[in-house]
Amino acid sequence: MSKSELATGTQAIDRASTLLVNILGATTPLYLSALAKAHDLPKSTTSRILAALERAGLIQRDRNGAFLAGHILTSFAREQNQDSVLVTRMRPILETLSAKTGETSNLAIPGNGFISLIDQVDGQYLLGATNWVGKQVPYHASALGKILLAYSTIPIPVGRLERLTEKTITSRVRLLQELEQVRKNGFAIIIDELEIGLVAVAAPIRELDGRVIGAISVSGPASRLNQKSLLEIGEMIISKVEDLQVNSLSSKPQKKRKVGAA
Amino acid sequence: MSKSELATGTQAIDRASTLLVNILGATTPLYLSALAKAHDLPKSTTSRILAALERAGLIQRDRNGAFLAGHILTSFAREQNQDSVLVTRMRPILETLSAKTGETSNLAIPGNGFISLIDQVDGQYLLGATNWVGKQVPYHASALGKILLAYSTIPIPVGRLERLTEKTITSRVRLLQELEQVRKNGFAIIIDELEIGLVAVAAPIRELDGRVIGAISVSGPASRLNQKSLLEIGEMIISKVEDLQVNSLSSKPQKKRKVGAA
DNA sequence: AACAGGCGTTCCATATTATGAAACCTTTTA
DNA sequence: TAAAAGGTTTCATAATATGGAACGCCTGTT
Repeated sequence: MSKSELATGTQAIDRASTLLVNILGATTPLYLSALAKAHDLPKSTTSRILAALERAGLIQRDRNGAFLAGHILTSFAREQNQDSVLVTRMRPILETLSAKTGETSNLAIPGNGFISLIDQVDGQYLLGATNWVGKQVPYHASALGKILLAYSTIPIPVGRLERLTEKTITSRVRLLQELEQVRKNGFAIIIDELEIGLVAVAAPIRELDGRVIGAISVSGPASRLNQKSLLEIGEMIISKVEDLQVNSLSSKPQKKRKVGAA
Repeated sequence: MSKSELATGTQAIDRASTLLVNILGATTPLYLSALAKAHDLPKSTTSRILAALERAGLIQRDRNGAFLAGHILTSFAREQNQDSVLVTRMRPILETLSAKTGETSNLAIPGNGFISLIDQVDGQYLLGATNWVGKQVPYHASALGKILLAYSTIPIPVGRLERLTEKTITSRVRLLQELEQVRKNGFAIIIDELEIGLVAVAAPIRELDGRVIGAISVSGPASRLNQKSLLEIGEMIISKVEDLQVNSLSSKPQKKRKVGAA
C-alpha cells in the first residue's frame, strides 16, 4: 500500500508500533474505535493488535476500556529518572577525573533551595577529601550550583544570597553576570566563595536533547589547584562528558552497516 | 510453537513485543545476536523485527549497534515523571475538596529538607487563603510532611527539629510515635503546630505499586475546622484519591467484555 | 420493555504477509 | 590471509495476519 518509506515483511509490527506510539503520545486514554479510525484500520485488526500489546504489558486499559501506557513502560519511566541511573552512568567519569587530578569529584542535580549532591569519588590526597553527599550546598556559592543555575531552568533562589565568605557573590546582579560568563565558558569556577581555601570547577551534563540535568565538579585546596589547572580540568570534564554522549548514542554507526537496496 | 497462553494471529507482534520488553528491561544495551539466541529466533527474523521497531523510534542503536530504548520511550519517561503530570492528575481532587469544604487544598511531593508544594486550590473563604506553593514548609510541622515521612522512604531531616510554635513536635522520639499513629490512621493532622490557629489534614497519593509519591491536604483556621471535621475531611481525601486510582486503572473492566474462548 | 446505536470481540475463508535457510557483506580476530 | 563473528538481504513457501460479517454487551431513547 501507500507506506511512507521502504519497509517489507513488517506490516503487522509497523501497525502495532504506530498504535503504541500514538497511545504513549496522547495526553488522555484512547479508545479502540478512535484508534482504528485514526489509523484507518478495521476494528477487528485493531482489536487483535491492541490485545497483543496488552498481553505484553506495553499498554493497559482503564476502567472504561481506553488504552494507556502499560506497566512495563511506567516502570521503565520510573527507573529511568532515578538518581541511581545518573550515578551509575557518571561514575566512570568521576573516577577518571579523580584518578587524573588526584582531587575529589562530585555529581549534583538540582535540589530544592540547595543543590543536591548525589555522588562523590575521592582523590588520592588526604587534604580536602570530605564527604559532601547530602550536604546543604547553596547554588550561588558552588561551581555545581552555578552550572545548574546557568543552564537549567531553575530560578535563582528567592531571598538573600547568603554570605559564606568575603568572596561569596551576594549581589543578584553580580550573580547574573557570573552566570552569563559561565555560559560563555562552558564551565563554572569558585575560588574561596564557599569556603576560604577551597576551589572548584564544574561542567554540565546534558540529556540527548540538550537539556542540562546535572553537573560534575572537581574540587580541592587552592594550594594545589591554580587558575590554570582549573581551566584545564574544566575542559577535561567537558570532554569526558561529551565522550560519553558520543559513545553511547549514534546516528552513524561505528561499524559500517549496509543500508540495503530493496 | 510453545507459547505460554492463548494467542492467535499475532505471532509477529508477540515476538516484537517480547524483544522490546527485553531491551527495556536490560541494564545494558543488547546485541542482535544475543537477542536472537535468547528468544530462539533466526537472525534474519530478529533483524527484520528490530529494524521495524527502530524505524518507529521505539528502540535505537548505540555506536556499536547494540539496542536500547528509543527516543519515543525516553521522552515518554521524561514527561511521565514531571511534576506537571501529577498536578494535572490531582487537580480535580483538589478542586472537589476545596468546593466541598470551602477551604484551601494543596498538593505536595518530597523535597530536599522541606516538602515541595506544587499545587494549590483556594476555597471560598477569604480568611486562610494564602499561597503556599514554593514556600519552605518543614516536614515535621506540616500534615503533608508527616504523610511523606510516614509513608515514603524519606529519612527524617538531619539536625534539630525547628520549633515554630509551642505545639510543634521537636522531639524525634515524639515524631516517630506520631508517624506511627499516622500510618495507623491513614491520614495526618496538625493543630497549631506550624502556625497558631492553623489546622490541616493530609493523606497520601500512591502509585499503582503502592509507593507513596505525594500527599494532598486541606487546611484552614481552627475556628472553622474542629477535630471532627478534620477526621471527616481526612476520610474524604482518602476516598477521593482511591476513586481516582480505581477509576483510572482496572483489571476488571467496567463494561463486561467477553473474554473469549479460542 | 423493546429498540436502535455504539463499542468491542470473535469467527473464518483467503491471499497477503511474515518467515527462515542460505548467501552475502563488513569488520574483527587469529 | 584466512577464518570467525555479527548483521543484512534475498526469495520461494506456507504459515500467518487480515478484514468483512456476525455476535454480544451496554446505554440511552421512546
